[in-house]
Amino acid sequence: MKRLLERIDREILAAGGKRSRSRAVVIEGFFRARDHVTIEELTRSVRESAPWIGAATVYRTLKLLERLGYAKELDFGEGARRYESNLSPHHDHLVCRQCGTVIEFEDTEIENLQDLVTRRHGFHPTAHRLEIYGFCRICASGESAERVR
Amino acid sequence: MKRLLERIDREILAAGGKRSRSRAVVIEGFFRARDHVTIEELTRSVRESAPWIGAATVYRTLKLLERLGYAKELDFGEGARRYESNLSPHHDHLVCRQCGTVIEFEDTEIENLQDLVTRRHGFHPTAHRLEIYGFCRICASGESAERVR
DNA sequence: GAATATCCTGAAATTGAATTTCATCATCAT
DNA sequence: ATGATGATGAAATTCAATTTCAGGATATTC
Repeated sequence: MKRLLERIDREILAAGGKRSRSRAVVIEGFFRARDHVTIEELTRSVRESAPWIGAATVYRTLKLLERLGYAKELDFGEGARRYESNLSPHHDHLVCRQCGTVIEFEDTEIENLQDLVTRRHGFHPTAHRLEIYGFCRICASGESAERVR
Repeated sequence: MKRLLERIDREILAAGGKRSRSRAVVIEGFFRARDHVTIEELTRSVRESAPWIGAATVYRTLKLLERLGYAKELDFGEGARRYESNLSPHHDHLVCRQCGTVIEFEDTEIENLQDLVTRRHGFHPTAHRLEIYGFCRICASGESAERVR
Protein backbone atom coordinates (compact mmCIF):
# COMPACT_ATOMS: atom_id res chain seq x y z
CA MET A 1 0.00 0.00 0.00
CA LYS A 2 2.78 2.41 0.99
CA ARG A 3 4.62 1.63 -2.23
CA LEU A 4 1.47 2.15 -4.25
CA LEU A 5 0.81 5.54 -2.71
CA GLU A 6 4.40 6.60 -3.32
CA ARG A 7 4.19 5.49 -6.90
CA ILE A 8 1.01 7.48 -7.49
CA ASP A 9 2.65 10.45 -5.80
CA ARG A 10 5.57 10.25 -8.20
CA GLU A 11 3.27 10.02 -11.19
CA ILE A 12 1.37 13.09 -10.08
CA LEU A 13 4.61 15.01 -9.67
CA ALA A 14 5.87 13.81 -13.03
CA ALA A 15 2.67 15.09 -14.60
CA GLY A 16 3.18 18.56 -13.11
CA GLY A 17 0.98 18.08 -10.08
CA LYS A 18 1.74 18.85 -6.47
CA ARG A 19 1.32 16.94 -3.27
CA SER A 20 -1.43 17.74 -0.86
CA ARG A 21 -2.55 16.43 2.47
CA SER A 22 -6.22 16.16 1.51
CA ARG A 23 -5.54 14.31 -1.68
CA ALA A 24 -3.28 11.84 0.09
CA VAL A 25 -6.02 11.10 2.59
CA VAL A 26 -8.59 10.58 -0.15
CA ILE A 27 -6.35 8.30 -2.19
CA GLU A 28 -5.45 6.13 0.76
CA GLY A 29 -9.08 6.11 1.87
CA PHE A 30 -10.14 4.99 -1.57
CA PHE A 31 -7.81 2.00 -1.65
CA ARG A 32 -8.73 1.03 1.90
CA ALA A 33 -12.47 1.36 1.35
CA ARG A 34 -14.54 -1.58 0.19
CA ASP A 35 -14.81 -1.65 -3.54
CA HIS A 36 -17.59 0.05 -5.52
CA VAL A 37 -17.96 3.08 -3.31
CA THR A 38 -19.90 6.17 -4.23
CA ILE A 39 -18.34 9.59 -3.83
CA GLU A 40 -20.77 10.26 -1.03
CA GLU A 41 -19.74 7.12 0.85
CA LEU A 42 -16.06 7.82 0.39
CA THR A 43 -16.46 11.44 1.44
CA ARG A 44 -18.24 10.40 4.60
CA SER A 45 -15.51 7.88 5.32
CA VAL A 46 -12.49 10.17 4.81
CA ARG A 47 -14.16 12.90 6.84
CA GLU A 48 -14.03 10.71 9.91
CA SER A 49 -10.30 11.26 10.08
CA ALA A 50 -10.10 14.51 8.07
CA PRO A 51 -13.33 16.41 8.52
CA TRP A 52 -12.17 19.45 6.59
CA ILE A 53 -12.16 17.63 3.25
CA GLY A 54 -14.80 18.84 0.83
CA ALA A 55 -16.74 16.68 -1.57
CA ALA A 56 -15.32 18.55 -4.55
CA THR A 57 -11.87 17.32 -3.65
CA VAL A 58 -13.08 13.74 -3.52
CA TYR A 59 -14.68 14.13 -6.93
CA ARG A 60 -11.51 15.69 -8.30
CA THR A 61 -9.23 13.10 -6.78
CA LEU A 62 -11.17 10.19 -8.20
CA LYS A 63 -11.20 11.74 -11.64
CA LEU A 64 -7.46 12.06 -11.26
CA LEU A 65 -7.05 8.44 -10.23
CA GLU A 66 -9.15 7.45 -13.20
CA ARG A 67 -6.97 9.47 -15.55
CA LEU A 68 -3.89 7.81 -14.11
CA GLY A 69 -5.48 4.41 -14.57
CA TYR A 70 -5.86 3.53 -10.90
CA ALA A 71 -9.62 3.81 -10.67
CA LYS A 72 -12.57 2.87 -12.80
CA GLU A 73 -15.90 4.60 -12.90
CA LEU A 74 -18.96 2.38 -12.68
CA ASP A 75 -22.59 3.19 -13.23
CA PHE A 76 -25.15 0.73 -12.03
CA GLY A 77 -27.97 3.11 -12.80
CA GLU A 78 -28.51 4.11 -9.20
CA GLY A 79 -28.15 7.82 -9.80
CA ALA A 80 -24.72 8.18 -8.27
CA ARG A 81 -21.67 6.55 -9.87
CA ARG A 82 -19.43 4.13 -8.08
CA TYR A 83 -15.69 3.70 -8.28
CA GLU A 84 -13.51 0.63 -8.04
CA SER A 85 -9.77 0.34 -7.88
CA ASN A 86 -8.26 -0.77 -11.15
CA LEU A 87 -5.51 -2.92 -9.63
CA SER A 88 -7.17 -6.28 -10.09
CA PRO A 89 -7.55 -7.69 -13.60
CA HIS A 90 -10.51 -6.86 -15.77
CA HIS A 91 -13.85 -8.24 -14.68
CA ASP A 92 -17.56 -7.59 -15.00
CA HIS A 93 -20.34 -7.34 -12.44
CA LEU A 94 -23.43 -9.05 -11.11
CA VAL A 95 -25.51 -6.46 -9.29
CA CYS A 96 -28.21 -7.46 -6.84
CA ARG A 97 -31.21 -5.20 -7.05
CA GLN A 98 -32.35 -6.10 -3.57
CA CYS A 99 -29.34 -5.76 -1.30
CA GLY A 100 -26.95 -3.97 -3.64
CA THR A 101 -24.26 -6.63 -3.39
CA VAL A 102 -21.88 -6.61 -6.33
CA ILE A 103 -20.27 -9.87 -7.41
CA GLU A 104 -17.30 -9.64 -9.72
CA PHE A 105 -16.68 -12.24 -12.36
CA GLU A 106 -14.23 -12.84 -15.12
CA ASP A 107 -15.04 -14.78 -18.25
CA THR A 108 -12.47 -14.95 -20.99
CA GLU A 109 -14.84 -16.87 -23.23
CA ILE A 110 -17.30 -14.00 -23.18
CA GLU A 111 -14.46 -11.60 -23.88
CA ASN A 112 -13.38 -13.70 -26.86
CA LEU A 113 -16.87 -13.74 -28.27
CA GLN A 114 -17.05 -9.98 -27.85
CA ASP A 115 -13.88 -9.67 -29.89
CA LEU A 116 -15.44 -11.81 -32.58
CA VAL A 117 -18.52 -9.61 -32.69
CA THR A 118 -16.55 -6.40 -32.98
CA ARG A 119 -14.33 -7.85 -35.67
CA ARG A 120 -17.37 -8.97 -37.60
CA HIS A 121 -18.51 -5.34 -37.68
CA GLY A 122 -15.12 -3.81 -38.38
CA PHE A 123 -15.42 -2.14 -35.00
CA HIS A 124 -12.32 -1.25 -32.96
CA PRO A 125 -13.20 -1.70 -29.29
CA THR A 126 -11.57 0.39 -26.59
CA ALA A 127 -13.75 -0.59 -23.64
CA HIS A 128 -16.87 -2.45 -22.76
CA ARG A 129 -19.28 -2.82 -19.92
CA LEU A 130 -21.20 -5.90 -19.00
CA GLU A 131 -23.48 -5.88 -16.01
CA ILE A 132 -26.04 -8.46 -15.10
CA TYR A 133 -28.81 -7.28 -12.80
CA GLY A 134 -31.02 -9.48 -10.71
CA PHE A 135 -31.09 -11.09 -7.30
CA CYS A 136 -28.21 -12.66 -5.48
CA ARG A 137 -28.48 -16.12 -3.99
CA ILE A 138 -29.58 -14.84 -0.59
CA CYS A 139 -32.14 -12.32 -1.81
CA ALA A 140 -33.53 -14.74 -4.39
CA SER A 141 -34.12 -17.31 -1.68
CA GLY A 142 -36.37 -14.88 0.12
CA GLU A 143 -34.14 -14.76 3.17
CA SER A 144 -33.39 -11.20 2.19
CA ALA A 145 -32.94 -9.52 5.52
CA GLU A 146 -32.26 -5.90 4.91
CA ARG A 147 -31.10 -3.58 2.22
CA VAL A 148 -27.37 -3.09 2.67
CA ARG A 149 -27.16 0.09 0.69
CA MET B 1 -47.93 1.14 -37.14
CA LYS B 2 -51.61 2.04 -36.90
CA ARG B 3 -52.35 -1.30 -35.27
CA LEU B 4 -49.51 -0.82 -32.84
CA LEU B 5 -50.73 2.61 -31.77
CA GLU B 6 -54.25 1.30 -31.32
CA ARG B 7 -53.00 -1.57 -29.24
CA ILE B 8 -51.02 0.73 -26.97
CA ASP B 9 -54.08 2.95 -26.72
CA ARG B 10 -56.16 0.03 -25.56
CA GLU B 11 -53.57 -0.99 -23.00
CA ILE B 12 -53.48 2.50 -21.58
CA LEU B 13 -57.26 2.55 -21.31
CA ALA B 14 -57.31 -0.88 -19.73
CA ALA B 15 -54.84 0.36 -17.13
CA GLY B 16 -57.10 3.26 -16.21
CA GLY B 17 -55.41 5.87 -18.39
CA LYS B 18 -56.96 8.30 -20.81
CA ARG B 19 -56.22 9.30 -24.36
CA SER B 20 -54.55 12.57 -25.17
CA ARG B 21 -53.52 14.33 -28.31
CA SER B 22 -50.03 15.17 -27.07
CA ARG B 23 -49.28 11.67 -25.95
CA ALA B 24 -50.43 10.21 -29.23
CA VAL B 25 -48.09 12.54 -31.09
CA VAL B 26 -45.16 11.61 -28.87
CA ILE B 27 -45.77 7.87 -29.16
CA GLU B 28 -46.07 7.95 -32.91
CA GLY B 29 -43.05 10.25 -33.10
CA PHE B 30 -41.06 7.83 -31.01
CA PHE B 31 -41.75 4.85 -33.24
CA ARG B 32 -41.11 6.87 -36.38
CA ALA B 33 -37.87 8.39 -35.07
CA ARG B 34 -34.58 6.71 -35.67
CA ASP B 35 -33.66 4.41 -32.85
CA HIS B 36 -31.68 5.48 -29.78
CA VAL B 37 -33.08 8.98 -29.49
CA THR B 38 -32.60 11.22 -26.51
CA ILE B 39 -35.58 12.97 -24.95
CA GLU B 40 -34.22 16.24 -26.22
CA GLU B 41 -34.01 14.96 -29.80
CA LEU B 42 -37.48 13.50 -29.66
CA THR B 43 -38.92 16.65 -28.11
CA ARG B 44 -37.41 18.75 -30.85
CA SER B 45 -38.78 16.40 -33.45
CA VAL B 46 -42.38 16.20 -32.18
CA ARG B 47 -42.48 19.95 -31.71
CA GLU B 48 -42.10 20.43 -35.43
CA SER B 49 -45.64 19.25 -35.89
CA ALA B 50 -46.95 19.94 -32.37
CA PRO B 51 -45.04 22.89 -30.92
CA TRP B 52 -47.12 23.08 -27.76
CA ILE B 53 -45.77 19.81 -26.36
CA GLY B 54 -43.60 20.22 -23.30
CA ALA B 55 -40.52 18.18 -22.48
CA ALA B 56 -42.14 16.86 -19.31
CA THR B 57 -44.77 15.14 -21.41
CA VAL B 58 -42.12 13.47 -23.52
CA TYR B 59 -40.33 12.26 -20.39
CA ARG B 60 -43.60 10.99 -18.95
CA THR B 61 -44.68 9.30 -22.15
CA LEU B 62 -41.42 7.41 -22.53
CA LYS B 63 -41.53 6.23 -18.94
CA LEU B 64 -45.03 5.03 -19.70
CA LEU B 65 -43.93 3.18 -22.83
CA GLU B 66 -41.16 1.61 -20.81
CA ARG B 67 -43.60 0.46 -18.15
CA LEU B 68 -45.81 -1.07 -20.84
CA GLY B 69 -42.79 -2.81 -22.32
CA TYR B 70 -42.67 -0.90 -25.61
CA ALA B 71 -39.52 1.09 -24.93
CA LYS B 72 -36.15 0.47 -23.38
CA GLU B 73 -33.98 2.99 -21.62
CA LEU B 74 -30.32 3.07 -22.65
CA ASP B 75 -27.40 4.85 -21.09
CA PHE B 76 -24.26 5.19 -23.11
CA GLY B 77 -22.71 7.48 -20.54
CA GLU B 78 -23.30 10.61 -22.55
CA GLY B 79 -25.18 12.41 -19.82
CA ALA B 80 -28.61 12.07 -21.36
CA ARG B 81 -30.29 8.70 -21.68
CA ARG B 82 -31.47 7.29 -24.95
CA TYR B 83 -34.53 5.23 -25.74
CA GLU B 84 -35.11 2.46 -28.22
CA SER B 85 -38.28 0.71 -29.21
CA ASN B 86 -38.59 -2.72 -27.68
CA LEU B 87 -40.28 -4.36 -30.66
CA SER B 88 -37.26 -6.06 -32.10
CA PRO B 89 -35.72 -9.01 -30.25
CA HIS B 90 -33.12 -8.52 -27.55
CA HIS B 91 -29.76 -7.24 -28.67
CA ASP B 92 -26.73 -5.38 -27.37
CA HIS B 93 -24.82 -2.38 -28.68
CA LEU B 94 -21.57 -1.26 -30.23
CA VAL B 95 -21.21 2.47 -29.62
CA CYS B 96 -18.80 4.57 -31.67
CA ARG B 97 -17.13 7.21 -29.55
CA GLN B 98 -16.31 9.32 -32.58
CA CYS B 99 -19.49 9.62 -34.61
CA GLY B 100 -22.01 8.25 -32.14
CA THR B 101 -23.22 5.50 -34.44
CA VAL B 102 -24.83 2.61 -32.60
CA ILE B 103 -24.62 -0.87 -34.09
CA GLU B 104 -26.93 -3.49 -32.71
CA PHE B 105 -25.87 -7.08 -32.44
CA GLU B 106 -27.29 -10.30 -31.15
CA ASP B 107 -25.17 -13.12 -29.83
CA THR B 108 -26.91 -16.09 -28.29
CA GLU B 109 -23.59 -17.66 -27.38
CA ILE B 110 -22.71 -14.70 -25.19
CA GLU B 111 -26.16 -14.88 -23.64
CA ASN B 112 -25.67 -18.55 -22.88
CA LEU B 113 -22.34 -17.91 -21.24
CA GLN B 114 -23.92 -15.16 -19.18
CA ASP B 115 -26.51 -17.64 -17.96
CA LEU B 116 -23.72 -19.99 -16.99
CA VAL B 117 -21.97 -17.29 -15.02
CA THR B 118 -25.08 -16.29 -13.12
CA ARG B 119 -25.94 -19.90 -12.37
CA ARG B 120 -22.43 -20.48 -11.08
CA HIS B 121 -23.02 -17.68 -8.55
CA GLY B 122 -26.57 -18.67 -7.62
CA PHE B 123 -27.63 -15.36 -9.09
CA HIS B 124 -31.08 -14.87 -10.61
CA PRO B 125 -30.76 -12.48 -13.54
CA THR B 126 -33.58 -10.17 -14.54
CA ALA B 127 -31.74 -7.98 -17.03
CA HIS B 128 -28.33 -7.23 -18.36
CA ARG B 129 -26.51 -4.61 -20.32
CA LEU B 130 -23.60 -5.17 -22.62
CA GLU B 131 -22.12 -2.27 -24.49
CA ILE B 132 -18.87 -2.21 -26.38
CA TYR B 133 -17.36 1.22 -26.91
CA GLY B 134 -14.76 2.10 -29.50
CA PHE B 135 -14.57 3.24 -33.10
CA CYS B 136 -16.72 2.10 -35.95
CA ARG B 137 -15.19 0.95 -39.21
CA ILE B 138 -15.36 4.38 -40.80
CA CYS B 139 -14.01 6.35 -37.86
CA ALA B 140 -11.28 3.81 -37.18
CA SER B 141 -10.06 4.13 -40.76
CA GLY B 142 -9.47 7.82 -40.19
CA GLU B 143 -11.97 8.82 -42.82
CA SER B 144 -14.08 10.13 -39.99
CA ALA B 145 -15.73 13.13 -41.50
CA GLU B 146 -17.82 14.75 -38.88
CA ARG B 147 -19.48 14.00 -35.63
CA VAL B 148 -23.02 12.99 -36.32
CA ARG B 149 -24.28 13.63 -32.84
C1' DG C 1 15.41 30.54 2.63
C1' DA C 2 12.98 34.21 0.20
C1' DA C 3 10.48 35.02 -4.07
C1' DT C 4 7.30 33.48 -7.33
C1' DA C 5 4.69 30.79 -10.27
C1' DT C 6 1.36 27.47 -10.17
C1' DC C 7 -1.25 23.98 -8.16
C1' DC C 8 -4.76 22.62 -4.78
C1' DT C 9 -8.36 23.52 -1.56
C1' DG C 10 -13.20 24.02 0.53
C1' DA C 11 -17.34 26.52 0.08
C1' DA C 12 -20.56 28.10 -2.73
C1' DA C 13 -22.45 28.70 -7.16
C1' DT C 14 -23.65 26.54 -11.38
C1' DT C 15 -24.97 23.08 -14.64
C1' DG C 16 -27.98 19.87 -16.75
C1' DA C 17 -30.92 15.86 -16.93
C1' DA C 18 -34.79 14.17 -14.75
C1' DT C 19 -38.73 14.64 -11.82
C1' DT C 20 -42.39 16.90 -9.38
C1' DT C 21 -45.78 20.50 -8.48
C1' DC C 22 -49.67 22.98 -9.67
C1' DA C 23 -53.47 25.16 -11.81
C1' DT C 24 -55.96 24.22 -15.81
C1' DC C 25 -57.74 21.46 -19.40
C1' DA C 26 -59.38 17.12 -21.61
C1' DT C 27 -61.42 12.71 -21.49
C1' DC C 28 -64.23 8.98 -19.82
C1' DA C 29 -68.30 6.98 -17.43
C1' DT C 30 -72.84 7.74 -16.11
C1' DA D 1 -74.63 17.54 -19.31
C1' DT D 2 -72.08 16.49 -15.20
C1' DG D 3 -68.70 14.95 -12.16
C1' DA D 4 -64.49 12.43 -11.31
C1' DT D 5 -60.05 11.84 -12.48
C1' DG D 6 -56.26 11.64 -15.70
C1' DA D 7 -53.07 14.45 -18.53
C1' DT D 8 -50.92 18.75 -19.72
C1' DG D 9 -47.28 22.61 -20.08
C1' DA D 10 -44.68 25.77 -17.47
C1' DA D 11 -42.16 26.44 -13.73
C1' DA D 12 -40.03 24.86 -9.69
C1' DT D 13 -37.32 21.36 -7.66
C1' DT D 14 -34.04 17.67 -7.09
C1' DC D 15 -29.62 15.75 -7.18
C1' DA D 16 -25.12 14.32 -8.84
C1' DA D 17 -21.47 16.40 -10.91
C1' DT D 18 -18.71 20.27 -12.24
C1' DT D 19 -16.94 24.88 -12.06
C1' DT D 20 -15.74 29.25 -9.90
C1' DC D 21 -13.23 31.79 -6.77
C1' DA D 22 -10.36 33.67 -3.28
C1' DG D 23 -7.15 31.98 -0.14
C1' DG D 24 -3.64 28.64 1.09
C1' DA D 25 0.00 25.16 0.06
C1' DT D 26 3.81 23.37 -2.59
C1' DA D 27 7.60 22.98 -5.86
C1' DT D 28 11.23 25.63 -8.25
C1' DT D 29 14.68 29.09 -8.99
C1' DC D 30 17.86 31.84 -7.49
